[in-house]
Amino acid sequence: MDADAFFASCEQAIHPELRGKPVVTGRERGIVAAASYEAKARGVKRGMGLFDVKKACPDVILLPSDYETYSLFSVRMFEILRRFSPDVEEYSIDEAFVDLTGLRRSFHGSYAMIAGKIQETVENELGISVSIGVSLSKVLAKTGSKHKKPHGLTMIPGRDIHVYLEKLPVEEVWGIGANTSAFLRKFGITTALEFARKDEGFIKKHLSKPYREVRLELNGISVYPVVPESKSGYQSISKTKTFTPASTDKTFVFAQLSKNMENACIKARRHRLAAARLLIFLRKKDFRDIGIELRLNRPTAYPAELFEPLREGFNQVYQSGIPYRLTGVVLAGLMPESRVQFSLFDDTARIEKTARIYDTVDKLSARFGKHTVRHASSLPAKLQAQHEGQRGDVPVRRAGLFRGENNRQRLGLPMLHVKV
DNA sequence: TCTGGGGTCCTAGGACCC
DNA sequence: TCTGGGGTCCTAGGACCC
Repeated sequence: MDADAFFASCEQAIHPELRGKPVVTGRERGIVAAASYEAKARGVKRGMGLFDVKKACPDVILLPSDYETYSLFSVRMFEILRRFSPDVEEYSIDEAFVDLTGLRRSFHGSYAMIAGKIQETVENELGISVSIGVSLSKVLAKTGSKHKKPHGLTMIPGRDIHVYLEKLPVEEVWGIGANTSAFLRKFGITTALEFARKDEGFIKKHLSKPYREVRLELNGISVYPVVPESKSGYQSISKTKTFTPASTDKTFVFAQLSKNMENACIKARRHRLAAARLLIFLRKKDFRDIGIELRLNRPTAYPAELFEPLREGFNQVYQSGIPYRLTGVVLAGLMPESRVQFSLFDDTARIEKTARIYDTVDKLSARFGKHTVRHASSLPAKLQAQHEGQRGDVPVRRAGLFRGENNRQRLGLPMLHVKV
C-alpha cells in the first residue's frame, strides 16, 4: 500500500478548505516535497523549485512540511493495516507491505476484496487516498501499487504478470536504478519482462545478488519476506547541509561540519545511541565527495569528545582554494549507549562529567527549544570571527537566567554559547 | 530533473590468521 | 626462506530507495 501524494493529502485532510486545490509542501527547503493531484495536474513535480512551481501554478498553496503531523497519520495508517493482518512491514512513512496469505477464509472473500476493504477503511478513517497492489511478491505488489494512482487497486495474479511487465520500463522496477538500466540497455533489455525472462546465467555473470533476487520476485517467486518488526534503532545517523554559494572559507566550512556533527549527536542521544565511527565528508562544486572515516577510541555521542577527531579528519580532507558546497557527517557503528564499554585507560570521572553536561544541555533544549545551547565552534563563520575578535562581547549567560522563561526571543537573548 | 536530505545493503580487495 | 590452501574481518565505494 502506498499513500497518494501523502504529505499534501494529510494537509488536505486536516484543512478541509484545501481540498480540491493545488497544494504543495516543502516550502522550508525551497523544493517540492509533495504535490496534491490538483497541483500535479498543472505540471508541478516532486523536486521542482518553488519559483517554477509558481510559474506553472500561480494560485498554488505552499506549505512547509509538518513531519510530526504526517507521522501521526502514518502511525494510524499502520494501525489500520494491523487490523487486517499482523504481518505489516512499515516500509516508509507512507508505504507498507502487508502479508495477506491465508486470510481469505477469515474475511470470507477474495484477496481483491480484502484489499478493497483496507483501502476503504484507510480512506474513510483518515481522509487520505491510497493505492494498493496485490501480488505474489513484494516487487510485484509494489509494481501494482504504482500502476494506477491515485486510488488504484491493482491485482497481479501469476497468470497476468507478463501483461504488467511488458510495458514497464526496466528502470521503474523497484531495485533497478539508472545505472543498472543503462547497463541492461546495452544488452537489449529495456522492459521489466525482458529482464525477468533473461537467463539466470547472464544475471549471475554481470550483476550482483540483489538483481538475482529482483528477477525471481518479478517471476512471482517471493524471496523478500514481509518483515513485521518495527524498525528499531539505526545503522547510521547522518547530517548534511548544502550552502550556496560554495565556500572556500575554511572557518566557515568547518563551522558547517561542526554543526552537522552536533546535530547528528543530538539525534543519536535522543535514541540513546553511541557511535564507534565518525565519517566526515565535503562535497566539491562538481558534486564529487571526499571524506574520511575515523574509528573512535570509545563509542560516544558527545560532541566534546568528537571535536578533536573531527578537526583532525577535516584537516586531512580539506584543501584550501577549493570551493565546497556541502559538508556531511555520519555517525556509524552505532550501539546502545548502555552497552558502551570503558577501556582501562579511560578517565571515567571525566566521562561522567561530560555525560552530565550533555544531559543538562538536552534538558535545556527540551525546555527552551532546539539549540538553546550549542558549541561555539558551530557558530556561523561571521559570528565566530566576532567571537574571536571581541571575546568579551559574546553573550554567555548562566542557565539559571532562563528559569521560568521560555521565550528567549522576547528577552532579546541570543543563543547561549557553552564552550565545552 | 544540473542535483535536498536521510537512509540501507552489497561487493571487491587488502590485512591478517592458522 | 618459500610455499599451499582455507578462512575472517574490515573498509571504500557503488547502487538504490524514500
